Amino acid sequence: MKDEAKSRKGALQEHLKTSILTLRLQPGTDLDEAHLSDEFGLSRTPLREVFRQLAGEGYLDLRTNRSARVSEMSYTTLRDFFLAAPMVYGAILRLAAGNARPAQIDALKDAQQAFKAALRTGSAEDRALANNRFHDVTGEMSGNVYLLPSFNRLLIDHARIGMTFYRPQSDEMSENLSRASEQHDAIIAAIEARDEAAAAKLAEDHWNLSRDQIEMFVMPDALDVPMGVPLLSKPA
Amino acid sequence: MKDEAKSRKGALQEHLKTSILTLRLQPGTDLDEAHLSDEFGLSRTPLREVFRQLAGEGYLDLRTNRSARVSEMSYTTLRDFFLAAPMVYGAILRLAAGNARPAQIDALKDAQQAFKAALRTGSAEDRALANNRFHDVTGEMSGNVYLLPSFNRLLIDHARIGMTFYRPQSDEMSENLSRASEQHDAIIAAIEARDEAAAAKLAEDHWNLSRDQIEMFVMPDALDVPMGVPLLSKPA
DNA sequence: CGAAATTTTTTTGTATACAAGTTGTATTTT
DNA sequence: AAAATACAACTTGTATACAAAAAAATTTCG
Repeated sequence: MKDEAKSRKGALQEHLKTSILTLRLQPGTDLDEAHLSDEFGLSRTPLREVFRQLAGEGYLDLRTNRSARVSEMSYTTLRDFFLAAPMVYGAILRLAAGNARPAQIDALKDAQQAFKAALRTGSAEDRALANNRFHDVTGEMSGNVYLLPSFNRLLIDHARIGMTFYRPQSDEMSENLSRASEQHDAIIAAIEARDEAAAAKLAEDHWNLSRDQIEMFVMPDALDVPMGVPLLSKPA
Repeated sequence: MKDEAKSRKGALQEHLKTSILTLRLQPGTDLDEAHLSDEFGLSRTPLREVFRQLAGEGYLDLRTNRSARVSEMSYTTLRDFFLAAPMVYGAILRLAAGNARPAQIDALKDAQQAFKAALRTGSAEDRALANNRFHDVTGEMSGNVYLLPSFNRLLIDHARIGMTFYRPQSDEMSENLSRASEQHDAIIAAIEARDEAAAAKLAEDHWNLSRDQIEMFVMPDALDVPMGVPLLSKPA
């Protein structure tokens, strides 16, 4: 196998992942094998293997004899998300603080640098991807094969939910993003100090900020996304 | 596509899953594509798709240009398992109690019938598979796409850990299995009553029983499995 | 016209052939 | 005899051709 081929496969995977995370490919979109294999210079066999892999990670849904589809987001999904996220995020960050290796801490700092850069000069997509990368590294740090599948699944929809709800530009939103960035710094510090309790506490804070941000823009009339309205009240 | 072909693919998947759960295929075993495609009357293309899927679910590990391998169990794995299981099991059972549909409750009762039958007349493998099926149904009941990936991953290794530690025959073990069966009945009752708190409490009890059972047989000298010894003390 | 049925077209699933990579063995070299 | 290298056998990865299913378009008949 030529090196090119491997990178083509990797390029396809990367393209699909980022497109899905940023909603360039919206939930429910059908994927065309012929078109994609053409575009990425791959035959359908390896392409379909990438589909299977991404389906396993929660990016895609596969139905027999029908096209692969970007995984859906529904009302139920959002409710389940709010239920699972605080628990899993807390556990992951606690473990990350206990197990992080120096190289991983460096990777986390790099990710945070990229996130800050995205805050200054990037698009909403850039911010979502950089934030996703930051949390992805914390997952790697935790190293717990049993929690990671759910954590990674949560990260996918956290990015997508963020893309839908962080869109409106306002002062309060900018302020929240600054606070998120500060919390990232605090998380790095807690991990570097191997302070599990602090990391768990910061996970809670970080989640609350994220949740508030989402709630802030959950105003039924303003919604044009097919996701329904969560039960959380708290008017803006 | 002929119906046969679909069932062949399903048969392969089922064969691999049960073989891995029961340790007939031990952790680290290399899988031979040529041999398996011969045995199940499938070409390598659909066979490799099954591999990808099972890898996504945590049954297999794939390495490029090397054979697929049954996913490993290590010392680290066991430690991570003990960390993640109580949390996820509790959450799943709580959600199951809140969301279970009548048809699912019937399925759960069926699974419990099969488990009881396996206790009376079945092999260790039968018991492990029936128990696995029972908990799998509770996962379906929870219906939470974010928790299920981790829960299913835990179930795989719970079955495998059970197969290694529940092997020795003793009165105390038989008693524990009876208690497990009683707890299953209680779990069914809690779910039928939609009593989330009771379900969560039962999850804790059930997990403690399972943990005790495992600890009971964790006596370093007796171990011939390449899994190391967990930090949990409590001599038998 | 309009709904149902049939044909045509398109898309998905599988088999097979071939290319590229890996592993084991034998031969050469020191 | 040990190490290194070259070669052969085998295994994995990809492309392509073909079969089966679904979707679309056309025809048929009420």
